[in-house]
Amino acid sequence: MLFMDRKRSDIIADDIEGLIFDGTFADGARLDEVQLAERFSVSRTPVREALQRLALSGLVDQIPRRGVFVRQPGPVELIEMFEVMAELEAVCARLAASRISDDALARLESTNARCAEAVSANDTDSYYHQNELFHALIYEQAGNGFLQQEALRLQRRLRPFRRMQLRARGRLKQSMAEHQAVVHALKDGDAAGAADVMRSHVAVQGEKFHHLLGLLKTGGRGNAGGGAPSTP
Amino acid sequence: MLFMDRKRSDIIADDIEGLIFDGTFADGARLDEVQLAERFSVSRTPVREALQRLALSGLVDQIPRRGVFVRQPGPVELIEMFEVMAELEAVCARLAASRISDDALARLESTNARCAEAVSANDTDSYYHQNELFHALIYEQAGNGFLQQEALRLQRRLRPFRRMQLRARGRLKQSMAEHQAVVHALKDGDAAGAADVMRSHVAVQGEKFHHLLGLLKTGGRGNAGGGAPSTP
DNA sequence: ATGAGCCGTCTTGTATACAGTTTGGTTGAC
DNA sequence: GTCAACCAAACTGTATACAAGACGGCTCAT
Repeated sequence: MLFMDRKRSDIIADDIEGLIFDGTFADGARLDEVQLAERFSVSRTPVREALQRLALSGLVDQIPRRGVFVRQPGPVELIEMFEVMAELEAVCARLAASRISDDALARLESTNARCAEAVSANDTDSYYHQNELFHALIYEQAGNGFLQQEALRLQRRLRPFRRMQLRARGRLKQSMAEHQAVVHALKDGDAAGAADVMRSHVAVQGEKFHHLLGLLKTGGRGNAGGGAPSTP
Repeated sequence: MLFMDRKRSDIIADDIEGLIFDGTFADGARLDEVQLAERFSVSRTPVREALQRLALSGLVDQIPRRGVFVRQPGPVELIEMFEVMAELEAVCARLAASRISDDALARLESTNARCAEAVSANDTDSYYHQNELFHALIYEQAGNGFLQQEALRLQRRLRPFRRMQLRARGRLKQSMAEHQAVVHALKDGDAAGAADVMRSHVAVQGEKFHHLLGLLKTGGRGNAGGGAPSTP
């Protein structure tokens, strides 16, 4: 039964993560070990290991002798996470301004071009992907592997919420413009400028998201996938 | 056999962490599950869970079907981690400049006073402790719980190396002066100033450490009590 | 003699069995 | 009727048993 390169528990951890993100397991839901074991046709052992992984990454709360519960970050924590993301990315941009290679600059621009295509086609999914690539490229060009890993970690953690927020009308074009401003600053080697532009570029996502949250609450709209409030 | 509030695996994880930090398990050493199980008089199960925790926190490398190995960060990675720490703390200081409470400022100064006492008594251990408190206070006053957690996490990770570096002659007094500069900037609400002072205060630790590493290598000194990385 | 292929052992990964705690229901007393 | 205490079922944490890779030594062929 064992024939793979990756451990069973790793796959299960990713799967459960997906189930949390797509809403199968709602906030506060209890994740029963035996149920999950049956669902994945394995014993409790790999499931337990997977749950511990998720607990350490902060996706679930593990209360001793009580079980593990889905723990979606509340509005306050989300704002906080976006603030940290903005600062991390600002640091990446600042460092990248002096360390980025010409080749990477070219890749940045080509990624941006694909972003523009996506905007024209109004293809949110493609834009979303290219956007992640754009940011990941800058993490890489910061020339600090540890910083890169941390940035990728947080980017991954915030992924579902960023996706939600990207649907705001008019946001795509604005985001594109900010990307280009970042590239310009990087080209000029303007460290402080790159940091500032990047910080506000990411921070605005958090604010937009905050706004969206407020609308959802007062408006009583259930699902985030549908409605797209207009820009303020 | 079950009578505690904390899980066996948590205690074991902390214990193993300690054994790594105090040099019992050197860099690259293999951590055998059964040996550890015997050492702690438990079965393999809690040991495995502990090892996975350590693997996720980056202290050990877990190679599938091969085992787990102590993974002390090399010089390059350490520099990178200190750079990130410096940036994180700079952000904390910048945010704290506008958010810090008068009460916290008072606590900061009293902590600093205790630092001064420790310097007078040349009590490195006490200084080390008060120093950590000083920084933790600023994380807290950044008013961002997530940022605070991340800063504490990295502070903890770098603890053994900071301790090593603190022994450099004359560093204590210099560090004290920098602390006071930070407090001044915070008092004035000078966000940019606080960030700059804090960044260089932490960054210089990394540089000092780098220097120390060089001495250790050329000097051929064996172990400094903090796990000396061997291969790059 | 040396190198490559095979087998045995050791170790990890998974399954199952067991122990102890928590929780919810039920029953009894006030 | 309500509240509390006790009992039982369920679930988590731990131990043990089993399966399947990986590594080392051995053998055999060139």
